[in-house]
This record gives sequence, structure tokens and C-alpha cells, in this order.
Amino acid sequence: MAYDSAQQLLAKAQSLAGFSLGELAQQYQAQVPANLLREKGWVGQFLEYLLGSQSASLAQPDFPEIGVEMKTLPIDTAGKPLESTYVSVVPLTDLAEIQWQGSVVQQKLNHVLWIPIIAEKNLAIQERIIAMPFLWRPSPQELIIIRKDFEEAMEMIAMGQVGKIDARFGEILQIRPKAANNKALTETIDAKGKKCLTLPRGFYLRPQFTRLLLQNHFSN
DNA sequence: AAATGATCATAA
DNA sequence: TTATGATCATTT
Repeated sequence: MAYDSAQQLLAKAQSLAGFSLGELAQQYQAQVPANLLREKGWVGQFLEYLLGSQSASLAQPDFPEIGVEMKTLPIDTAGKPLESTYVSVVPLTDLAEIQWQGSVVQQKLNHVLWIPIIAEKNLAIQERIIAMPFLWRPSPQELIIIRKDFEEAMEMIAMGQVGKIDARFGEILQIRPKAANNKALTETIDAKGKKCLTLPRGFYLRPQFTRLLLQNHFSN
């Protein structure tokens, strides 16, 4: 399936609103896991399947032909996000080549199809309900902060200071570990510019920020 | 309760 | 191994 426009994709996504994951799984003959302990990405992958994303696990938006990234967003019944939103891996090598423009973060956040899902922990996976999907582009003000968060992090890492970055770093975009476990290490540079190993990191959008997006979108 | 740090499945 | 999809589990 290919889309001609973001609006067409949005319409398809919105046609799923109000259905539970169990209903949709039955319709598409998919198996719903009893819990997400061992399949944390199942919901996102199922939605990608329903919408026909072909981008698989490439470092680019889910729908490259229209430049749109899809993100599921678990919310409680009050509409508050329950988790942060993973954006991309944090580059830890060849930092001199990394610019904001053209970065994976910039490309993915340029246009996002948010799919909120009522997903409180006590709701069985099959009972979780798709809320109303919506498109978002960062405002100029939001972009300034996100870009600052990105560039400050890149500068730290270029200086071999990745070890000094923890989850408190960044107003909107934070950096946290993103790995199979604490033994899955990847290459970076130390303060002397020498190669060394560290935990892979990911960029995440803070839940306080995605909460604002929801408020901004649905309060009108 | 919210935030931080750790972890799981899968594809290429 | 590194990227995707994220949520889990523990600490604050």
C-alpha cells in the first residue's frame, strides 16, 4: 500500500479509531500477546502493519514517500501519555558529520502521525482502544528547543562526554539507554578522542511534551 | 506518581 | 551489530 498524501494516511488511521486491538486483531487474523513483557513493540508493529508501512527497521520515516513517521502513544483514560516516545538511536561516532538538518531526528519529527491508544496497565492488551490519530509538525518554537537539545547532546558526545549525559539532559528530547542489555556495548570516543565502548543510547520525547501535543490538538 | 535506567523481540 | 517497535522495573 502506498499513500499519495499525509491526509490519506491520516484518514486510514482515523478509520481505526474506536476499535480495540482485540477487534482489529480478529479482523486481520493476528494473535494478540497476553502481555507485552516479551513483545514490547507489538502494538507499534501491529499498527504499522494495519497502515501498511514498508519501512521496516530502517533509519527513516515509516512512510518515506510522504515523509511521515508513525508513533503509537499509550495514554490513560484522561488522555495523559504513559510513556516516553522513542525517536531514534543517538549517533556516537563520526560526530563531525552530524548536522541537525538531515539528521534522523529532524527527518522523523518533521511530520508525525500520532496514534494515541488507551492503554492503562490494568487493561488487557486486547481491550486497549485506538483513540483519534492526528498529524503533527513541530512549531517554530518547538523546533528551536528540539534542535537545541539535539545539538547540545551532539556537542557533548563529540567532546567524548557521553558518560556525562543522563536522562535529565534535554528539555523535550532526552537521552536514555537503548540496548538489549547492559552488556550490549557500542563504540564511541572518550575525552581524549580515543575509541571506547559505551551503552547504546536513544533519543526520546518526554511524556510531558507529548502531553502538551495532545492538549494543543484536542483543546480546539 | 513521575522520572530514570534497563530490557525484550525482530529484521537486515 | 545496529536499527526498528517500545514498555518494564526500579528509584526518586
